[in-house]
Amino acid sequence: MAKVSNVPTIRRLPGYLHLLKELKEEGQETVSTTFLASEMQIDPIVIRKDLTMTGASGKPRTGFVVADLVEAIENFLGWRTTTDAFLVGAGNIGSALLGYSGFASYGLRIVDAFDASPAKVGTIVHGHLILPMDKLPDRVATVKARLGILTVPADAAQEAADLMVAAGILGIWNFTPVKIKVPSDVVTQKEDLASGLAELSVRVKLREL
Amino acid sequence: MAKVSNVPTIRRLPGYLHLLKELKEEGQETVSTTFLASEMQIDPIVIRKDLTMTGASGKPRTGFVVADLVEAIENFLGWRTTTDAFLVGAGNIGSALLGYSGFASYGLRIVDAFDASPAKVGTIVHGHLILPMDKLPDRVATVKARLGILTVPADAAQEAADLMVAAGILGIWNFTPVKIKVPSDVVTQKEDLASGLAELSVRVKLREL
DNA sequence: TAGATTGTTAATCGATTAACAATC
DNA sequence: TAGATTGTTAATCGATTAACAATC
Repeated sequence: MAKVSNVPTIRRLPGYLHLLKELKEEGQETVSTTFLASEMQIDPIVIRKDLTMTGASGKPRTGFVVADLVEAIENFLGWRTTTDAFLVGAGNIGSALLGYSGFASYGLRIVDAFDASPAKVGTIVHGHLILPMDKLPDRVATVKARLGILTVPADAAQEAADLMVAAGILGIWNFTPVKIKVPSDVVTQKEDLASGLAELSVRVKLREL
Repeated sequence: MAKVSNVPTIRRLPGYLHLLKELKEEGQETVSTTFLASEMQIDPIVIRKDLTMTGASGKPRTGFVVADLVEAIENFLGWRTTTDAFLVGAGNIGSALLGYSGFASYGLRIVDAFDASPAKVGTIVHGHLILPMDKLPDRVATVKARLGILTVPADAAQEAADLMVAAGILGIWNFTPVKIKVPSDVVTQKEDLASGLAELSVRVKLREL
């Protein structure tokens, strides 16, 4: 025990959450790690260890109460309270994220969207009015957004990140291929399509031999 | 040595590649792991180990030839030859991927796009004509696509994956929150936004304490 | 009670980090 | 030559897996 954090565990939690919500919807009241494991094709022992970290506890023989488990995981992730975010870069990926309705169930709300291109400023993308970059500092102060979503082209990444940091953002979700430089108290999370594709490429290649 | 694979290493390679291509464009001929490390904010020893896996070799004092290193990494990832893929689900994320021009440098070419919705079939998204699902088997046979990109809603994920598998796809890049079930010889790679956000959420929360 | 399941403690495995010899 | 850098071998660290006692 004692460990409060463990990256692989944290990354697996949303998968459990997704399945648990489905089960809940189907009216299932309790669930065992054995069952979850077979559904998710993971070792049950991994799930038990992972769930320990969320503070949830089950009963021998019957397992876990589905609703409790959902609550424990969401609490652990901080997804039961809404976190406001703003998005910078309304290109392909940025627009897709603006239109993604699933964020609500992760407690994430995109309150403002910005773009450097005058052609995009003033347009409405999935219900979000695109604002010019120079409005960013003002808006962050008013809105108190905690997270920034970075979806600009690679060559604009560092500059946009600097702007976010100056505005007082706590964490940056970075969708660019650039490793951005930020002060040590700002958290950055790189969402790397290229890494995923690299892994897939090599695994397919190995399978072919 | 003997190790030919190591997931964390594979996932770091595209980051090096991105930086190396920038350096190459700036006309830099050689580079040391010390320099790469300071740019990427990683320990140099990690980079040296990682590069060993690609088969690249450098010279003491001068380092690695940038162009050679780019080639070695691309070869290792299989990104020097074009891999054809088809995409299923032309919603928000699917459309964004269809419009993403960066795939070319990863050797990935999306040759066909499909959608179940009659409203979308026949429309053109970023230059791609959207085809109906029932055309999928024919097209795969003709086109010999090796990878499938899965960007349908969660409740359509398994069915679409089954269709891909039946068509003879080797690997599935899964952008849905569902853990899809496939035969053991088909590789699946889950690209999980929720996992990334979970990690970011917890890290920001910890930083606040 | 018998047996399925939880949850903890120990053993294994793999990746990272450290140390250092080899080389230009 | 001196010194920066490569690349290998060994030590550490952390996560996964195994074993098992506790419990309903």
